[in-house]
Amino acid sequence: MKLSTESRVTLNQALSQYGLRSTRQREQVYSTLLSKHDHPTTDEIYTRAKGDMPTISLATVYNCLNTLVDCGLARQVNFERESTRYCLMEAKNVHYAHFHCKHTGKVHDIHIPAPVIAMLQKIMPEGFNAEKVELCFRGTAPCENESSED
Amino acid sequence: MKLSTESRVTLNQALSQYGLRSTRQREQVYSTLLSKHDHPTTDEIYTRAKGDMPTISLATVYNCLNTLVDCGLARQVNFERESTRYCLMEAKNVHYAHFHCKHTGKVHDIHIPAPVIAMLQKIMPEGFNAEKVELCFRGTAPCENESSED
DNA sequence: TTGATTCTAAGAATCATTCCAATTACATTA
DNA sequence: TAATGTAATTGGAATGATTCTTAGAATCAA
Repeated sequence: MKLSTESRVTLNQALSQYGLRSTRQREQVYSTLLSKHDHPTTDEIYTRAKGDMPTISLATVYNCLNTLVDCGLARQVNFERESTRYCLMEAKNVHYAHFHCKHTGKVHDIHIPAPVIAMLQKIMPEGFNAEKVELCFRGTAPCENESSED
Repeated sequence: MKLSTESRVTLNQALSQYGLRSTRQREQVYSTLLSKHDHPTTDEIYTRAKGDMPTISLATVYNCLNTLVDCGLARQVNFERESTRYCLMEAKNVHYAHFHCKHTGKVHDIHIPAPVIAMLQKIMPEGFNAEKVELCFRGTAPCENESSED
């Protein structure tokens, strides 16, 4: 799949904003992402990209995806992969979001008021039946003085 | 740490609902989770649990945690660990939640209306500065006929 | 107590991802 | 255009979290 001139310009601009070069491989991965608007895994992207560029390596696909995320053209459907964390199940009708502090790595509970929950339930289109909801934020938490959770 | 009688009853009831037994190891892991309300990783739980029960194995901690999640006493802070998926970054001020269908494994985009985003921003306590938000649902999507995304 | 079943322990296996060292490609200056 | 320095790519090894496997231990029902 060839990248349109327009998309190439978008890619070039985004990359050069961060002092990065546009390369054949980065164009390929970006083009792969553009060509089908689904939510492929790295391995799927690798397989698709190899159709056009048989020599591309998996490590490069990982690198290119990270680069695209860094320069704001793509995003990860799940936040970074790290060890799964556990907590006790909250009481019925009580909901917490989780806030991951990027500085400390700690996880904080954020209470979600009932009206927000109600609103979230309403955004689901017909036919979608959600059994679990996960809301999480990533950013900076208040400076560490008190003993907060991890 | 000893499990209170009350907590032991809670555990027993939850387990027996699913035809599962209460064992020393399951009590230990549950007790570990109860003793400190943070968001420990499996490995942290393993380390803490070993303080009381030096012979418990990591595999058992994994098993017990899965069991506790299955019977509704605990939950994972992040949904199941699987390959990271990628998509193109949406336009500014346009937000999508992701819906994971537990039958097909496919991921669907759910548009989040602006008022909901505004509401979500307001639930953050003073001092928390969220840079990214991830909202995801898990459940069943409408039956597969049309070509939906993955 | 017996027999059947469930659970645990320990280590091997798996899988996604990152790291590393050796090329290769690129942009710039001479 | 050639030389040079930097950035990017490769391919394989390494890592880390999690699951699998198998044998043995514990528990339950009769």
